Amino acid sequence: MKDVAKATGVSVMTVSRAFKRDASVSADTRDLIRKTAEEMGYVFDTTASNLRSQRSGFIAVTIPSINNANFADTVGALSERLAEVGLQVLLGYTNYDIQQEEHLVEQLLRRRPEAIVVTGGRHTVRTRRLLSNAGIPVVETWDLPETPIGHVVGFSNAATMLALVDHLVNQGFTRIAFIGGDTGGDTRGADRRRGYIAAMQQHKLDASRLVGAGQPPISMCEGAVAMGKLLDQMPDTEAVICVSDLSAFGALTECMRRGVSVPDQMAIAGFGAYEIAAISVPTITTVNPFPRDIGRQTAELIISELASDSQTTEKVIEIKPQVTLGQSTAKPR
Amino acid sequence: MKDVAKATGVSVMTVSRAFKRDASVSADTRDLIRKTAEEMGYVFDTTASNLRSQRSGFIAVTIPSINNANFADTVGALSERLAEVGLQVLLGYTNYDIQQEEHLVEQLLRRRPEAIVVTGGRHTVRTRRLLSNAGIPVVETWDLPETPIGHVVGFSNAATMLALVDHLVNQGFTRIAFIGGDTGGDTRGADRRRGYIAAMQQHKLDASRLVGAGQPPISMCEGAVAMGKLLDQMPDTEAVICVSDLSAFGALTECMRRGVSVPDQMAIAGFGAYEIAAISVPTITTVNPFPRDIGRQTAELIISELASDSQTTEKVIEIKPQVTLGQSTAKPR
DNA sequence: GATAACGTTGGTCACGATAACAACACCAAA
DNA sequence: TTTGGTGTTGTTATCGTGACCAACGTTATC
Repeated sequence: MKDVAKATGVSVMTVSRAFKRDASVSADTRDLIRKTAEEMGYVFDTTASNLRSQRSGFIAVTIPSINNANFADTVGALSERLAEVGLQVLLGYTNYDIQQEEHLVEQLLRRRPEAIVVTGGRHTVRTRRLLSNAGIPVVETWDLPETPIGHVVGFSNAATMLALVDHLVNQGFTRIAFIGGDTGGDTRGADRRRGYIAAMQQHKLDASRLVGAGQPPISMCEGAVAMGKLLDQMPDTEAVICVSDLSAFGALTECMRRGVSVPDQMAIAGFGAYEIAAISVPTITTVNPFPRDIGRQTAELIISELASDSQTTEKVIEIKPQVTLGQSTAKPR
Repeated sequence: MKDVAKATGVSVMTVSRAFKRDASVSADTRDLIRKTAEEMGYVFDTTASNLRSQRSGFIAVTIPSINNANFADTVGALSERLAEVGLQVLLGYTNYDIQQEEHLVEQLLRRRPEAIVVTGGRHTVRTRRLLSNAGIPVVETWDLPETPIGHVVGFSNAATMLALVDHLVNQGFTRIAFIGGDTGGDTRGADRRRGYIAAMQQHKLDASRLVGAGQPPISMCEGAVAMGKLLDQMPDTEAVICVSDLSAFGALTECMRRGVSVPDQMAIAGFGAYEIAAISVPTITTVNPFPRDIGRQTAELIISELASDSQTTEKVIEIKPQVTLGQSTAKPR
């Protein structure tokens, strides 16, 4: 900046102002400075700017895995909206592990983000303390925690399962199984499994048809393996809810390989409204948690929080997921 | 840090050292300082550290879209390896647009990354200049550019198509179509389309069965629509190569809906070795570009470049993609 | 013509950490 | 006792920018 100032014949301060949006510099001076800087190959240094202004322009975000279309959608929508106001997402992955999350949160906070978004509502004690003490807006997403740390933009994973069970029961199914949610790592998957059990009990149905799918991320292959177990061990099962659409599709392919007709011999439902659910043959009944909405609303929340200088009260924005019917749970003839 | 120093009764410098790995502080002092800092809720500020030490710990990475399992795999492997040496990935999305890439690269360089990884080998003139002038290692991935800016970890998209066409011709197919790669945005898709044309000409076959799939990202739905067009307009086509596995699967579902048997009436091949290719019924012939290898090798390259103080020569690491045979291109009876 | 107000520009210092160097205590070997 | 080495700690100056205040020339107002 000093070199640019010298080359342009102005002070360093004026160069600084030329790179800020609403600073008071004459248009001529600004253009000249910018042109000179470009020619000299000067690139503005936000590191120093951040230190001096105590504003990093970062919004920290943690997701379990980058390789998940749902979380990717949320982060995508979040990034797009935040970019419009000059904020940049600083992304980290927890691998579905709250210990790794703790370490990640600490790393992210060192970068002095202006707000932090975490996926899920279960954290270590230290993570909660770190987030509370950070002095920045905290948003928990993809969940409705019992005792939120700060703001919440999420939905009840358990409640979505009630909606699915209701649908299956309405279609005439009673022997309904659940695949996934068996490990502690995927807390949202475990919530869905609990939701399935509660919903079945509410309908006075047997909720013991549980098939594990192993460690998250649960992909198509795990779904296929789990469906194999289900068909082997509980062949009279009429319908199955899978922890996600990917496992549901895997389960569907296993049925196809074994000549089990879907939905006539086995109805299948998933979760997440992935593209595969809408295009597979048959289409798969699923639940849309509107991941992009979660991202967009989180962005709006953060933007308004950063704009208001006063400490506002914590908000809980509940997303209402929607069941999308597919051919995979049509009424058997 | 000053407060922690006061509370512990040491100098600020000693506190600083207590937070560095290999700094010389007595174990007792370090433990005391860390414990005190934790109790006081102090979180290390990397912003200031970066400014003074002129090391940000950031590796900038641009990918076309976050919502793509292949790029996600590359970034995942890259992040994991870099995290081991204390480097953090700063990720940005170009939306398959080299203008947006230019803007993104400028934004990222302002954060003073220690190296920058870009996906693809085609950039605006200004992007090339920015990258060249940045004075940090530059790695282009997922491509083999004719005139690289710096290092390269990639493969020839065109060559993979030759391998696929060879395979299809060996299976006895001659009327082979190509879906996708019709827009300028997806430069890798366009490269594959060119590769298809060259390979067909090499076999002295008609390379005019081209079906567009629109703007990237090309997903399953676009594949299905394109297959519909292909079946309508060129019903004598025997086989089709799709720009990606997602579009290939979409094309497969369209065949299923229309009662077109795969592979007997229509053989289908994709690209990317997505999980769907391995699990769908039938399984889909595809090409594995080893995305995690790209990420891992890029990480190793960066780590070694940052370790060597001298300016080393630019390296080109060529990944050799591998054709994975599926049932979707089995020899027709 | 005097005064105030405005837009623009410059000078100074601090943001929170670290590089570089200095200095100290301690111990082993000469 | 002296010397030199080792390990640990402290002091000073600074990284590149922006907040703050001061000052300039110009114009509006009375």
